[in-house]
Amino acid sequence: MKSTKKPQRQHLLKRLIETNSISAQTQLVEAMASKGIQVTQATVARDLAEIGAIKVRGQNGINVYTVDELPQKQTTTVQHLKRVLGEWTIEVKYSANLVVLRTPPGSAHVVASALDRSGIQGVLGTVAGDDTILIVTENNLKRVSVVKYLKELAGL
Amino acid sequence: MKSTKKPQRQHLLKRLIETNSISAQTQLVEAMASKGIQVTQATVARDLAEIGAIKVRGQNGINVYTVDELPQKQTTTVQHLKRVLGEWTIEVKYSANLVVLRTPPGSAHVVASALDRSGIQGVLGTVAGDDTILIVTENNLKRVSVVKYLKELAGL
DNA sequence: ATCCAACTTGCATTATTATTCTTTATAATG
DNA sequence: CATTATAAAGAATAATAATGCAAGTTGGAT
Repeated sequence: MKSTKKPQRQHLLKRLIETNSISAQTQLVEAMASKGIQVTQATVARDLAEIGAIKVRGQNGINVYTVDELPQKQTTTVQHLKRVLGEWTIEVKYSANLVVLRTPPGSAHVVASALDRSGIQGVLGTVAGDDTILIVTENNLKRVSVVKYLKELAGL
Repeated sequence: MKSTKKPQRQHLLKRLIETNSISAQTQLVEAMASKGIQVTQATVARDLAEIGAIKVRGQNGINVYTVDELPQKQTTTVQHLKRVLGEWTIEVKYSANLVVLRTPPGSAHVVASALDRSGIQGVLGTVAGDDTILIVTENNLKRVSVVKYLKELAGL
């Protein structure tokens, strides 16, 4: 069954989870059936993945689906990077296109991981020792902005 | 058994999901074991719930845990409300402490649901008909701000 | 000290979600 | 058309997560 139906179905799905508090895929199967669209849980699972829906924790302990097309991953990694840098950055120095970031002993890998995961523009890669991280930037110009960005996030 | 360990365990849990890409609770059980903290999947599940961790969809299709204490619910409902109002509000009128919002036939309940879920300050409650929503505000003063807010969101 | 109530946690089980495998339908191509 | 390729979706199943229950623990209050 090639579909003219799929887009409409996913649209309804979105509407359903936006306007109701849905906490299981079987609920969606039923809700959609009542709207005249009959599908199986398997299809709902795939649709939810495609529209990027996730389950969030409700205050009352029940979890509900939401669509939230926020650049979530992005936002959160930056938040995280800020926390990490703020907590563990001792100093930021540089030379040419290299940036050297110092941390407390043993913490370099944690910070480097956060840096890698945040994908900073202009950064080619990082190498972490025990208390030092070497950050390789594309060129001197990029290095300037990278250093500025790092210091800002670190609160230096 | 041991209760002095719980806070530390949850802290480690947080760190683990922040610095790695974890996609299943069993992974966490193993990771924690390698850090010297031995727990079962059941405990991890409960801890994740307590710290509010959720699973988000990675671009590559794999889902990873994240802690993100975003005012997510808040943000999204306002976003959603804006979308809904923008799409279905025909006009906003009022009288004393009552606001009357008109929508296309059959859409009133959708809009009312969005309104209810966004919990607007000063609104006591709503009643939805087929194409009309009656919004009861606390008093005339509140009504003024509610009307302004609604029109703004609706783009009127 | 003894008891009680509120917590924690593991185990076992259930509930929920993701995926594999297969079938069918639609489109594309010669 | 016939044929092949591709996308979709269901059924069954595997994988993952949540939970009921019972067994400790702890920190008071009596």
